[in-house]
Amino acid sequence: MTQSTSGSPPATNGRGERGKFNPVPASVSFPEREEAILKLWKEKSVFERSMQEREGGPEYVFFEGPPTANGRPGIHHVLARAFKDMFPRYKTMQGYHVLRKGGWDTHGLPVELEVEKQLGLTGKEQIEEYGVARFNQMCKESVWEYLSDWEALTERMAFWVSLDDAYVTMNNEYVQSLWWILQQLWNKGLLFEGYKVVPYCPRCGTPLSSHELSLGYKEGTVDPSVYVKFAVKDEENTFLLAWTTTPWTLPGNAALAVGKGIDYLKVRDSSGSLLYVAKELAEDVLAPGYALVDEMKGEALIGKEYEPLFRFGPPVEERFAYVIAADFVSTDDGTGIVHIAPAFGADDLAVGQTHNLPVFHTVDALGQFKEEVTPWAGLFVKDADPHITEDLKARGLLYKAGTYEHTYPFCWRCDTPLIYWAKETWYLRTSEFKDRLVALNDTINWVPDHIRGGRFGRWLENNVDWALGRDRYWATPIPIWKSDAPGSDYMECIGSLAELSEKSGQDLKELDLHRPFVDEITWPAPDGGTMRRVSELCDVWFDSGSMPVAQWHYPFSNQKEWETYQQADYICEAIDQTRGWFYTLHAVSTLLFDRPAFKNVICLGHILAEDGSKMSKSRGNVVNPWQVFAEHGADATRWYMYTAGPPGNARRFSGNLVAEVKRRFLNTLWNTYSFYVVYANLAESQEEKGAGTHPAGPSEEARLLDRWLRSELNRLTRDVTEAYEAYDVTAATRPIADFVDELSNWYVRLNRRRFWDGDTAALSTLRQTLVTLSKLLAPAIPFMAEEIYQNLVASVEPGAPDSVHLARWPQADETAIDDRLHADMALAQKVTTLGRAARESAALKVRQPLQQVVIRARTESENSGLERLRALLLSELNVKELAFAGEAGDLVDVSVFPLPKQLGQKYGRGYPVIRGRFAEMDLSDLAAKFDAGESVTVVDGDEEYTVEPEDVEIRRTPRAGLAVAEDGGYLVAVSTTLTPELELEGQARELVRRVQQLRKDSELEISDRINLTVSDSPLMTELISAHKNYIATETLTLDFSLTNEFGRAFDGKVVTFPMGEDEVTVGLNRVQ
RNA sequence: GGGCCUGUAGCUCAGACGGUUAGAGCACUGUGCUGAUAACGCAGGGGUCCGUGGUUCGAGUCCACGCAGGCCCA
Repeated sequence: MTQSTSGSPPATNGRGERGKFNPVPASVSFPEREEAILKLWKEKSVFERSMQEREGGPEYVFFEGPPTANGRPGIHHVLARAFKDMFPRYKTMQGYHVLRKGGWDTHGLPVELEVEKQLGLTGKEQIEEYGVARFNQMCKESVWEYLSDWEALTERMAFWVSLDDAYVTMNNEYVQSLWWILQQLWNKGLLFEGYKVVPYCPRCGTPLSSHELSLGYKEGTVDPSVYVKFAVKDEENTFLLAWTTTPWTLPGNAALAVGKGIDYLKVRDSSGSLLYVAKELAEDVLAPGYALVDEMKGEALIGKEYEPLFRFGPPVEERFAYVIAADFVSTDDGTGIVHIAPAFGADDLAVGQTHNLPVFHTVDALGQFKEEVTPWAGLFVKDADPHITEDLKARGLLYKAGTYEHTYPFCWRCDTPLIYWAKETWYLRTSEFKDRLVALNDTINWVPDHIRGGRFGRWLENNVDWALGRDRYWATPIPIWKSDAPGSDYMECIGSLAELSEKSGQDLKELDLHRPFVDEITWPAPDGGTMRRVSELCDVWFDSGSMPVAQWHYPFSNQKEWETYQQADYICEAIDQTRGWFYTLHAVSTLLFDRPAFKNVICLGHILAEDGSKMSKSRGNVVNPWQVFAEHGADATRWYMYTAGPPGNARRFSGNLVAEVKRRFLNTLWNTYSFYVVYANLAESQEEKGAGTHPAGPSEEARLLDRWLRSELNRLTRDVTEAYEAYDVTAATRPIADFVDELSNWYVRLNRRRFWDGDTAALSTLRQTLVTLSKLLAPAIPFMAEEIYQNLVASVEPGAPDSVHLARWPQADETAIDDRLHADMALAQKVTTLGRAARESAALKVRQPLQQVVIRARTESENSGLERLRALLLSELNVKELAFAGEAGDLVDVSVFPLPKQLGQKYGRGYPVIRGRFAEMDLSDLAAKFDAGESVTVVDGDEEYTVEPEDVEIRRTPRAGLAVAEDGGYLVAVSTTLTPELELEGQARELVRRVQQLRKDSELEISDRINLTVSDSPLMTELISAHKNYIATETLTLDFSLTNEFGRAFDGKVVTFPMGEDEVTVGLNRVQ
């Protein structure tokens, strides 16, 4: 790194200014600057080069979780994209090659719904009528509805991703890769047909999506409520009592479920029957007059067999009609004994699968009982309810019947009550891989950590087979062809277009791999039938979960790319993707390749409105990202996202919150940068004029400050780098804000004089700091980082990379990190704070010099640390002498504080005893003993506690003539006695401040020289004769005069103010 | 109903290992400093660390049970 202000080549910025660096206005519109940077990046193809220039370097693999472009991008997308963008930038700066391939999710129900709305269609029948080919064509176009919004937003916020090169899930290449994957899974025997319980409209003949389901709930729906007696085998006249609101599901009964830990009663009712029922519900359910016979836990009921209510259809092999345990059994309603019909409830089916219960599928696709249900065959199930109840009653199996009011779903289209109904569909047998899914997950670095074993881990442990099939139109067709010969179950799974061409004997290179075209392809089956594709499409989550393979059209092309990019180092999405993309990526990768698809993942919390409520269109509290960018800029928005809280937490968002980080952080950084440029340019022009006033070199004090800043900068570099390596975004950003605050309000403030003097060491230290900061900030706030880098590096260093984003990440110099200096300076800041507070308590302005400050630190070593910062403390506190409490003799009171940590650990319950005993002792004697290195023993009954000097803290409190402030064991006192000399010096400072203000108000340039005229009085005469030099230097005064005639000669550059008893007037003239 | 997360000042958030008086920023009030900074310093008001039990000499921190909010699932 070169020196900034001297010895380096002349300015090459070509911007025509006299100064070396492009002048930087103190106030700035960040959005405007950002637009300019965007232009620069485009002109210099910086994004493309950030990939090209790293080719051949180690690979860092990023996967883009594809958004869908048929909705407008919102602020939550900005959140995700900000976090996605950060690590590729960081790794690029570290020399990695990071390919940033974009992606678009283009299939699925939301697209279809949008098109249905456009076309005014409601439901599948109308879509079929309209024509699937035309419908899907519309879908294909609708997918890009908001593409330009997405592109613009992506660019504006500086999310660097190649959209030209993006994978698109609906493209033939992509679909073909999916087919290949499905065939792999088929060959492993992992695709199978099974039941899935879905909300189903029997009139429309179609399952409803969860979205459609939510449209049709009705409160106050009245359904039957029947309590049914299931006769227990081998226990005479004994029944299990179960409750249902859907009597039509009773012919499908396969088991009864109880809760293991729930208490049950066996009672004898008035008719003499014995009944099992949950204890908690017995009173609600049973008619009065029953007698308790026995009491037991649910566990005791497990395995009991009962007589099935009905026997329809052919006999089955599986065991059924017995009591099982299920977690979902509750005592909120019913009887605590739950009727299980695997064909008609999702829970029922799941629990049925774990117990291998048969599925009695008694209802057809029209919602009517099948033929084998002889008494009610062909009857719509809801209409059959009363008949079934009647039948049970006749057979003495009905305990009681009534009605029940609850919220129940209806078809949003035709208002038919929905039934939950098992439908045959294609499954992926993921549950067989449960152990691998869990084991591989354990190797993934999750941020936040708890997701691994928590939400995601639990989800994997409870893995059920993935229901892959969908009965829709716009998605990847499942490539399974089935023979239509009666009774045939001959099937083939097709893995490529070539294979399909071969089977069908047609050249299908141009075939659109969607419905209806794929469905038109048939060929003769070996068993005499015709091979026809099964009707279903693939869950769109399978699309995105397959992107590691399909984005490369593997295995049909890009073998090499696939090998390089098959596993991601990093992905990032919001928390809702645990069951979405995170899962599907993991599942596909585990089943196909037995390895995780990603190594590191940041799982983001959601965005909430400013008041913590949900952000939603209906509440009208949605924040438009464009507006925030226009007002505050993308950097400010990004910085807020990174620093607002841990990434996994939900975060509140509003323009106001962004405005605050802009003001606090970005403005401070900008002003420091602007300050540097002003003074660097000033020093440069002074030098050119030969008017340089460079002092001999920085003082020792100044050197210490420079060393301190370098130490802090290297510490920051180390910490930030470590944080990035750990994917800890808050730790990679928040410390930078703290550092910038220290830089601006400590280093720069303390060194203002040096900058004014053109001190090369100070300018160089500040420049190096800003340059390093620009690099440390580049992944987070790419615009401002670039701005600073362009001006301070690119424009003046001929060989430097063209952009901060092409530059190398800074290396921390461990040898420059000085922990002792770090601690000493922190202590000096603490002492300064306390000193000011002490002044405040005695109403002594900082401008008034004081004679002495007395400091009590905790240790000797702290004292010596402060000692070497003596000059700094003297000037910060504006005092003449520095003393430490030990030296201050009888100015102090002494107290001894027993330290709880040490003594508590040593003596436990003895600590409060010691504390109490000390309070009763003479503290100055005690302190003297400890000071002499002796230990003190406290006796309490049989116990003896020895207290060593290191177990206590000795506090000395100054008194008399001192103003004091104390905090955390530190105490600072200032003398409050003013001598005439001190007072006069204070007045000199007051005069200087007034003159400076007058200079400012008179709009003088910083370097203008003046002649100063002061009202004539004994005080002023004395003041000027005593402090002439000081006043002249501070205010750039060449000549002083005294008068009481302030006519118009000063052109308004006059001010009058009180000073002590006097009134003082000053006027100034600029020297031409 | 289940799982996971969150709960600290009016707001946004820090608070390794349990340990001295629970902190910062914003906002408010007062005041000081200032020729980079609509900035900064100091002081003040403002706290049931969500609640209740427990462990411990000592709990914001550990444990249990609740409550409230968020998300996912049913």
